[in-house]
This record gives sequence, structure tokens and C-alpha cells, in this order.
Amino acid sequence: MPLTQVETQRLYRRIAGQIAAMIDRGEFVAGARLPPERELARELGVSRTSVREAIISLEIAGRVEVRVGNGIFVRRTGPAKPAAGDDGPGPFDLLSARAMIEGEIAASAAKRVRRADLDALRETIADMRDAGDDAARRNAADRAFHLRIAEATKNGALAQVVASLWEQRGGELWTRIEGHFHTPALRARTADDHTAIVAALEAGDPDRARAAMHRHLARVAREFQRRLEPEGAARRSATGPDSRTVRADRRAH
Amino acid sequence: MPLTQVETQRLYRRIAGQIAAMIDRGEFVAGARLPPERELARELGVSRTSVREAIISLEIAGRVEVRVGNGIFVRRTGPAKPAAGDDGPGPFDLLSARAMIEGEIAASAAKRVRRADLDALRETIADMRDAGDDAARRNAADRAFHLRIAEATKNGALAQVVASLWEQRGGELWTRIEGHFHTPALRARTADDHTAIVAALEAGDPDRARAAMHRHLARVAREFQRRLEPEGAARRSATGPDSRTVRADRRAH
DNA sequence: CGGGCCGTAGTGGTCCGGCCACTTGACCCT
DNA sequence: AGGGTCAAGTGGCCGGACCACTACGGCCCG
Repeated sequence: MPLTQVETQRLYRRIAGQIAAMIDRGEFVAGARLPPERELARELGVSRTSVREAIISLEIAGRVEVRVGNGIFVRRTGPAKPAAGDDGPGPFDLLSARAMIEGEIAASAAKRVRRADLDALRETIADMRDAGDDAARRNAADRAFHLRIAEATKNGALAQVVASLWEQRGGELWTRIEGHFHTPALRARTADDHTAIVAALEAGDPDRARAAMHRHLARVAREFQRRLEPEGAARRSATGPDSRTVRADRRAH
Repeated sequence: MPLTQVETQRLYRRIAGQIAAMIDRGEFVAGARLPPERELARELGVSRTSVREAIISLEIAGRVEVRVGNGIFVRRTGPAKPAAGDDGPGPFDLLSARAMIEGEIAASAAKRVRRADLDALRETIADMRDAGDDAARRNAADRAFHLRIAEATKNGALAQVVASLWEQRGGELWTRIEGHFHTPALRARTADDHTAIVAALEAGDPDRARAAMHRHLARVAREFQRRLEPEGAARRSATGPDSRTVRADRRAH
């Protein structure tokens, strides 16, 4: 079932992906007007219906806005800042944002976590271990781990933010790098990180929980970066998650 | 222009709204299969094209999933939890989550804010003042204020989280209470809060920025609760934004 | 009797052509 | 200079057609 979905991507999603990629590459800056539907259909060799469907999906995703009779315009706020320049691509923003947000969530959860929450969290850790080479299952368990922590705060809005941040993990860059996390050594590291977070939650220690979550996500970012650019990542690591980690340490005092 | 957009809602959004309302009312539970496109089109008196567009928007919004050759199924996780009972994401959850997240964002922004950011923020404050009784304009300026802070972090993912949290403000309960914030006194308080946040940002003081944002959103929550339950507001204790507000949320239900 | 294969009905996916409402810009008239 | 009209271009919606996929029922064979 997940295999079928990966292989058979619907046309409207493919078109939307292409248009989003153009936006992310800066071909169309915020406020710019996209080509008309009829022209996009001609250039992409598809029907106008399919272009319309793609545009609607981008509209709902907040990437574009449609002005009737006028055209389709790129919206100002998107997941990736197109012309930010030196502030790395989406995945680093995402990990940095997650560290900030999920660190606070973990701290809040430490103050109100219950036995059932802890049991559920341990279950996700075991599930990730049992998943072995089944990437879909491991991914689902990883997601469940982070979502359970948010749910332990008893705040539905936080759970939704975590779920939303998780959904944004699925991108081209992530797909390319995903195989990296298949090694048993990195899996073990993740399980250790998760276990440390659960221990901090069980101890009811907000600062420790926050720090454990920061450590976990900072490590993921480092691994990610190491994989992405093995040679020449010096500048980015100076402005990226490492500085975020330093900030977190100060807060922990 | 905003007036035109309010009046002219596109058909696909109207259809999607109707289907979402059916889901929220429990006519279709999670996992249930919606009627086929052709049948929906017939029953709603629209073309199948428009139904398809509505379904795509619901799909992107995470409300349904489409299985080719099989049908359209209601997804388990949606923005509204229909049968969650007493822990649904309500306004207090939202404000609590915002305090937690936007506090950290303000702290991060204090370390990297620029003159242009500060100018833009001051512009939103002036815009809110100039808006007077124009609720739509005031709302837009308020939104811009919070979003500009997130943008000052130079992290697109954070900006999106803030935008997403903002979108969830528009609910039935919010609409009922919104008139409360029309008083000149409360408007002035908001302007003062915003000004204090900008001053902290300008001073480059993360702790001060965090605290100012917490104070702002905690006050909004207090005002909100006072409006909701005018006779239960006297027992508020000031221990911290998230725990206090979440407790109040429980009492409200 | 049970399992596998085939055919049919129903599903969503995509395309195409058509017409309508809205927007904008150019041109003309007062 | 300002206002009105018209044409071109835009997105919005409709309806028909055909294709790929899925599920189910019936039939045949071991």
C-alpha cells in the first residue's frame, strides 16, 4: 500500500511539485504572477484541467493566490524563503524550528506526563526497533513518538503543530537523504535519544527534557548536513543548527 | 478588495466547506467512504469537475484521502477533532501554544532582528492604530505583526507555523468574542504590548522579548476568558503562561 | 469443495472543447 | 483630463469522452 502510493503519483501533485520547485528556486519571487493556466498547460504538455487542480492544491497549501480575471500570484509566506540567500534550504529551517518548538513541548510535557503517555512512548521506541528495514513502519513509529509527546501536553493545538511540521518532512531533499538513516548505528542513536527523552519526561524534569530533545534534533541536523555536503559545509554549520544548540544551552541554566 | 473576496467565494471552496461540515457533524466518521464524485455532483447540483476540485482541496488539507478506483475516504486526523470530548483544541489551547512558540520565536528574533524588520513592525503597529473600526484591516495588521517577528528569525518553517496558528483563530467561538476587542482601551493595550515587544527586539534582549510576548498573549487569554466567563475570572493566579492558561481551558469545558 | 481466473460494473484520473464572468488596457468622445 | 466602451486575456465552471484501477461475482478446474 505505501509502495503503491510512492510509485503512482497523481498528475496534479507532480505539476504542483514542479511549480513549487520553480517558486523555491526563485524563478517566481513572492508577489510575482505565474504564467496563465493555458500557457502552463501548453508548456507542461498537460490539460488545463490538470493545471487547475495543481493550482488549487498550491492555493490550499498557501503557496499561491488566485485573482479571478487577473492571474495566479505567488504568496509571500511559504515553507521556503525563495530569496533568503545564505540561510540554507528548507530542511534546516524545519529542523531548527522543530528543535525550538519541540524542545518547549518536551519541557511542558515533562510537567504533566502520565504513565499511559510513557507507556505509549516506550511502545513507539520498541516499534522503531522492531521495524528493522521497513522504512514506512519506522517512519510511522518515529512520527508517533514526537506526536505522543505533544499529546502529553494535553494541548491539541501543539499536537497539530507537531503533526504539521512532520508532514513537511516529505520533500525531494528528504527523500534523497532518507536512505542515510537506514544504518543500524544511526537507528541505535535515535533509539538512545528517544529513550533519554522519555527518561527526562518520567523524571518530570522540564529542563532536562528540553535539552534532550534539543540534543536529539541537533544530532539529526548534523547527520543530515554531513550527508548533504561532506565537503564545504563550514559556512552553513556556523549559521545553522549549531548556533541554535548554543542558545539552548544558555536557556538550560 | 477584501470585501470582494469575502463576497465571492469560489464554488470549489463552498463544496469543500459543505463536505467538511458533513464530516464535522459526524455524518461521515473517520475511515468512512464518501459518496462517489458523480453522485456528489448530482446531489449538489454541480459538475463533477467542481467536485473534484473540492476533493483535492480537502485532500491537501488532510481531511480526506483518495484511493484510485476505490473511493474517497475520511482521514483520521483533521484540523477539527469531532469526538475528542474535553481536550479539543480550543481557543485556550491555541493561545497557550502560541505563547509557548511565539515566545521562543521572539527570543530568537531578538538575536537577529534588523532595522528593516523593526521598521516593518512599527508600521504594523501604526496600521493597527489607523485601522480604527475597520476590523479586517486591524486583523491584517495584527497578523502581519506576529508574522514579521517570525520572519525576522529568517526561518521559513517558523513563519509558516505562525501563519498556520493564526489561521486557526477564525472559529465560531472567536467570531463571537471578537467584538470584545473593539474597545479603544483594549486596542491601546495591544498597541502597548506590541510596542514593548518591539523595544525588546530592538534592545536585542531575547529574555525580555520572550517575556514581553508571553505577557501579551497571556493578557489576551485573560481578556478572552473574562469575556467568556465574566464571573469566574477572579481566581486567576500568575504562575506562567502555559500551565495557567491550559488549566483555565479545562475549567472552561 | 476450494482456489484461481476472467469479466463486468463502478471508481477516480485525465483530456478536450465550450461558454461565462471578471479584469485590464487602449481608444475615443466630451 | 476624465469617463465610457470595447476587445483581449484571465480564471471559473460545465459536460462529454475515454482510460486505468479496483472489487466483486461467477465459472471452471484440480
